[in-house]
Amino acid sequence: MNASRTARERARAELTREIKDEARRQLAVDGAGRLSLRAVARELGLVSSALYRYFPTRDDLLTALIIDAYDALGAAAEAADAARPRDDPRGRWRAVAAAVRDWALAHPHEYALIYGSPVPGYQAPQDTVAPAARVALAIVGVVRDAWSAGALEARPSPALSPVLAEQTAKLAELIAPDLPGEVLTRLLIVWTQVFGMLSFELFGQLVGSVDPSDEFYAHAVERMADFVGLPPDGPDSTKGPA
Amino acid sequence: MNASRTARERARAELTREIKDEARRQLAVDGAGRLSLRAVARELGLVSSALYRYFPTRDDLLTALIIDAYDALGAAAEAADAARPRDDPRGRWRAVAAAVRDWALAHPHEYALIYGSPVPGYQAPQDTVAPAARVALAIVGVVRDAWSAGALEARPSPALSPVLAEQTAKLAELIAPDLPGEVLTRLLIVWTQVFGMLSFELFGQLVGSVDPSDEFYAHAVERMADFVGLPPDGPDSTKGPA
DNA sequence: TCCATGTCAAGAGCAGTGCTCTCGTTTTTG
DNA sequence: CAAAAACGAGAGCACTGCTCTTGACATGGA
Repeated sequence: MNASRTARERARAELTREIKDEARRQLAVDGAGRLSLRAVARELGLVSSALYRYFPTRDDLLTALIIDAYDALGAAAEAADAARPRDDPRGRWRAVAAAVRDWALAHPHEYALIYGSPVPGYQAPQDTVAPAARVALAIVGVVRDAWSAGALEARPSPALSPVLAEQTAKLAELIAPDLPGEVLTRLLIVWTQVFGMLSFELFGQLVGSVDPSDEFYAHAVERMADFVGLPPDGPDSTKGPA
Repeated sequence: MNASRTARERARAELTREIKDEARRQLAVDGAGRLSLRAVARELGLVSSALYRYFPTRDDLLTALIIDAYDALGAAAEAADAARPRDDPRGRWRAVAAAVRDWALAHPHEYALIYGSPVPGYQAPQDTVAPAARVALAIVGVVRDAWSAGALEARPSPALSPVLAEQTAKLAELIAPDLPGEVLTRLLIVWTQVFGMLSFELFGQLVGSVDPSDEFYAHAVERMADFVGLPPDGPDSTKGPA
């Protein structure tokens, strides 16, 4: 059914894709704030007003790019995860963390688009939440499998406050019914940690301290694995960095 | 010597301040991307070109706002720290962390200005690094004092890689000659963690999980204190949240 | 086959932006 | 007191997102 669309529909789909591609190209050069509909149209040999048939507003184009970015990052994380044996939690976690950073470094402006300050006057529509959750779910999946396999080491920590316990319980219901709130809380900490480091690195906050930050990131990733209780490498598993 | 300046100099200083104030006001409403020189001028009863005598470019105005924001945040952190007894490391850490979050929540757009994605086409000049370091130094100070007092609990962790060891050694030279690289690395992790959480909260990434995130933040702050080895509360010290 | 319908790109135009340059006026300085 | 420097006003340039209208074209039903 994809091939048998009317000529107009095919043309429309193709132009939509071309617009996004060109916009992404400009995004990579100038950043989101400088994305100009007119420039995109110019580059495509169109007149600016023509673009409005495809994206009714600049924000709609941005939204499309945001969704694509979330999807690309999520796909990268999932692929890295899937490439590792299911019963190697730390290896999977390491792979996902590395994939996320690699993607971020390769697409800094797209990263900034989704994890940086919200674009001025732009309100993220509901359509973005599902793709946004993909990366997070990949991370959760690793810990979830470890938990199910009984491979997650216990980490002593004080009880959660009632509010936090309820929040995490509600969250667990949605994404990981088997995980206890304590583990989920640690997971949230680790999750924010990863993107905290990446944002600092990409936004230049680390310049003058640990820059380049490959090793710092790798080190922190291991400490985070410890923190959530992922078992250390087995003696036979391929170790991480030298 | 401040009072005896020429009338022109006083007028200039005052107008410069007024421009920044008005810009900050607009920032709080619309965000950095929408900051308009013309609008600021309009509000001040000036013609737009007149502003260029005070800030040669829009980016220069932004830079001034950025420096002010860093300074305000740094001052808030320092004040919170100073209000606690020097020999209560965890209390100080808790106070600093809370002050940072309070400031961020009270000035979300200014926070986004300094910790969000860099403004399009904007390159942070060198003048910003000193004010930017203030918050970080406040955090470091807490741990440093604890270390000097022998109050920092040891945390077992694998040796740092050579590169990371060298990076942290160099960093220690600058800001905390007494701290070992292992501690400084943990500090860096904690530092990025704090702002990772705040960015996620402010940029709407936490919506649907732990939002509002007061309790999550407070909980994480304690876990981070544990992580760097800050001693737990004494029996007599005023405990944190209920 | 023909024709009404809906879709399309183009073009002009509006209000807004950052920024530059010039021109009188005012203040400071030598 | 005169030369010099600093100032605000105004016009203007190139750009932006966006709207509205116009004429050409493909599509599907009679």
